[in-house]
Amino acid sequence: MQKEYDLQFFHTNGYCRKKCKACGDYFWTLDAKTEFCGDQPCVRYSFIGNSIAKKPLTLAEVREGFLSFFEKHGHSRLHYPDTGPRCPVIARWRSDIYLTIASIADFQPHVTSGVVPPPANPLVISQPCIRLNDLDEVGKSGRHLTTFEMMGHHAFNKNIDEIYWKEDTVAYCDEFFSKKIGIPREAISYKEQLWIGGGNAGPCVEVLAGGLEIATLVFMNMKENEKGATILENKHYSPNPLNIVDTGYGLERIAWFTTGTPTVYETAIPKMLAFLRDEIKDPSDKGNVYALADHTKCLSFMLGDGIVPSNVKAGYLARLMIRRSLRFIEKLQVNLTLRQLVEQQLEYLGKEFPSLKKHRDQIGEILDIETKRFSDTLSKGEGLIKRILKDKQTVDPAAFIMLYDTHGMPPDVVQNIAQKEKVSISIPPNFDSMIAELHSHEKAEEETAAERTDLPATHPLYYDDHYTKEFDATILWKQTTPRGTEVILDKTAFYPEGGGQPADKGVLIIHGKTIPVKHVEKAANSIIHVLESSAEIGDTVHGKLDWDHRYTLMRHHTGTHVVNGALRRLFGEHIWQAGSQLGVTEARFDFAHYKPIAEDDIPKIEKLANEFIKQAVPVQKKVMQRNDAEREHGFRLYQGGVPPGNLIRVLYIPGIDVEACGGTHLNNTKEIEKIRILKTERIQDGVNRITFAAGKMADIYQKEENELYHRVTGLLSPIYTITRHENIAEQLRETEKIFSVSAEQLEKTLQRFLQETGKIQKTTVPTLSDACTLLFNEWKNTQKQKKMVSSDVISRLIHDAYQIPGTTIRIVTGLCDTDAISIAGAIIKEPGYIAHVYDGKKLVSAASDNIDIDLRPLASEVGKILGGSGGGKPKLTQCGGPNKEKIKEALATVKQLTITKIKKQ
RNA sequence: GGGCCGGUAGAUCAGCGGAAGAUCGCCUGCUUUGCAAGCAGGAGGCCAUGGGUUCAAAUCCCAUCCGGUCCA
Repeated sequence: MQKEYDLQFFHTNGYCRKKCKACGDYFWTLDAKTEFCGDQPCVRYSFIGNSIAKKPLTLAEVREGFLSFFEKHGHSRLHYPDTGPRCPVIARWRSDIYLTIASIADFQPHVTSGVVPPPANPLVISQPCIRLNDLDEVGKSGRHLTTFEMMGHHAFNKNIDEIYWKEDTVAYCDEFFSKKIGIPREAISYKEQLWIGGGNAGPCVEVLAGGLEIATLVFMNMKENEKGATILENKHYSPNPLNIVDTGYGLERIAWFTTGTPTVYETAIPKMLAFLRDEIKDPSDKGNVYALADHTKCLSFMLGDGIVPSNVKAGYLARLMIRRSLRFIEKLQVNLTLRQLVEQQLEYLGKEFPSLKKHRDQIGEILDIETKRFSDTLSKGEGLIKRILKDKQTVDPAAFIMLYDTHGMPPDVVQNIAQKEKVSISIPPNFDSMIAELHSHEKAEEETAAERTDLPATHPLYYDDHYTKEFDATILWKQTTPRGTEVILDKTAFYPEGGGQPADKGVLIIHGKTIPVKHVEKAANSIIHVLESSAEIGDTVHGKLDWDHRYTLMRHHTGTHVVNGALRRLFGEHIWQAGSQLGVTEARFDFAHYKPIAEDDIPKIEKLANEFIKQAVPVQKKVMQRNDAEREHGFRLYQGGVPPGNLIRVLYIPGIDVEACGGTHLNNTKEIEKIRILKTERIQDGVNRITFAAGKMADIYQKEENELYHRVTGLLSPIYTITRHENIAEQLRETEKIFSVSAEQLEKTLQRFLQETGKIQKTTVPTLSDACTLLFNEWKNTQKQKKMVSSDVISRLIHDAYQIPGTTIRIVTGLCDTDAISIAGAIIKEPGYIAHVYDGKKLVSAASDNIDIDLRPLASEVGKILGGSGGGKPKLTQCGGPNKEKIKEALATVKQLTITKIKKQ
């Protein structure tokens, strides 16, 4: 390995290679006397309060200094539509990580693997990154930040020095630090290291000054490969197709080195710290102030780049940061809301990151919602803890786990609340491992079957022209499976199932015989058709799509993009596809949004979507180079997922939506005809689903809705005359809400309510929901009356009572038509009664308080007569059964049994 | 995506197979006119929805809907 670092640069400039006395690693230095590598913990920080840099620099000065320095040396800056010279902090272009953690992350995996050419070569960038690995150290250590900028100049070499490699990289570094930043050469040492990460590896040089690692120069030339000859940390590596110069210059650290402030925070977030200092009662609690200033910056980037808080994925990380921030606010007793703090932070960041500020309103609303939500969670938890304490006088480890895992109460919060209740409890020392244990039993992901690569390729005609309805082709391959005969054609217009779009239907005509196509699916570059009957290799076929089926799907698919566009226009740029499923009758679109869709938003969305349809916007379908597509349209392209390869299909509906999409689409939005929203629901925290129908399917739904409305109003017509028949969809929705049922159950429920409600006066009302509100109230009255004890019945029953000779006990037996428990209950309020009352459903037996009797044996006995059983409490039993006609016999028996029992006593 | 928890009075919750309860709030009296006052009385429940088990379900089982929360 030694030769990897044996650079001409070091020799010509008089560096010597030394071995660190502390860690044993090798490093290059101009200082002949030094014995240590210059890294922590081998040496201490020497620049704090004592910087040897030429002059203190701000973040902006260092950033622009870096970018312009490398621009002068032939590097290009990048530009994206939304975020300008950087990528978002949420890694939209890849699915293996949520947050952008390094500047090279911008180019993984497509560019680093050689599939996609670099957007520029060489290039320079200052990429805001978020790392939450050392969250607990932020504020405390003095050097950890959640949000930082990694500046990098990158060169992607197909041959070892096509652009440049190690010598130039180190020379650039030397020149940048010594000339541009003004750090004396003698103060900088270069440490030999090996870099491994994210499936790649290579030699690297750490650039150290004053005990601080100010840059890392990585020469990425290996990739993980089972068959590779190089073994590093028990993994095999082989040469990477590219030799990549991957440098990381820590913007905040470099600036810090020049300022020499006590911690990195004074340099990285100076304005926010000054602002907070004025708002805080006790500014001596520095660690928490640092952390709060850091976290609000992190949130500005997270939310400003469009992350929606949620319980999943990146949204979860955003919520984590929000809740941590809220707790710092509470600890520090800041009199401002998190919204106000982040808005302040946005002010400071706005000049250098204008895109963040554009989302100010949504960010504010998100933070208000999340603040409210967290305080709700906490106050709920507080009640829970108080109850636990009342019950057990302590919080045991199991309760700690339950409070955190199920109710989101962190252990120190639990402890604080207990403290307020004057109970001192200790957090279980193994709390974290207990939580980890709890989640260690999760299922491993199922492995997907390996794709076959030995099949002949199919040319997809549906991409040549999305409107191809018929075609001629030849069978290249076949196999027979339980599903049917599977064939692969040389070309096809049948769209295979994928990307939320179902497979096409239709027929293949072979030698005059029409064979239905049951299913179509993709396998690598081949398209497999599953046929109902057999066919032979070499047969020529004439394919015919079920065009009605396909055209409906196209309407729904293009419609989905239009709905997406409408949502974004109405709610903001954070609207992001979270899933989509097309059907023949309807389509579903899931999207990230921080609150549920309000009832009165539905007509707005529908109206705007239909507006887009009326505008007759042409739909552009283009195959583009990935870099061109990203440069032109930004990362919004990847809403439906990130397609592989350099060439991607871009579906662009100007002014409405743009996405990388492999589906089949209409040529113009007007072909959708109309969109009708059927339903909105919240499928997950932070994710909403909208279900809609397009074209004639929308008409069918409208017709069904009308029919349902008329059936429902018909049911009510004997009682309620409805005068205004407008907003039918809305009226039905409201009605569903009144009875808390879904549309399918509406009729059945209404019938039940009508039947259970007593006589109602004929009334004329404006709308269906008015009628249902009235009906519901009438129903409630009836229910109440049923419960009310009829004094007539009771006096009649008491009048017929039978007094057991020789006692003061009177037995009441009889029938009633309201709730027997209430009747019996009323009778036994007076002392000396035993009542047996049947209300058509159950036979209730009850005895007055002053009578000593256990009625339960009687209940089970008598229940048997009715074909069932019975039981209850000693002085209140119920029994019953299917043989209702035997009630007279049962009453007679129970009377006799009671008499016998009393006499025995 | 996976796990856990919950849906009962306006609010917070108890009940977890045998008459739907507490506390706060609300209303009406009285007592006091001392700051979260006292006493007496009262109103207010499709016990989320649908199905099943049972003589009997708020309670047990299944599904659906809604909410909370943890993890990756």
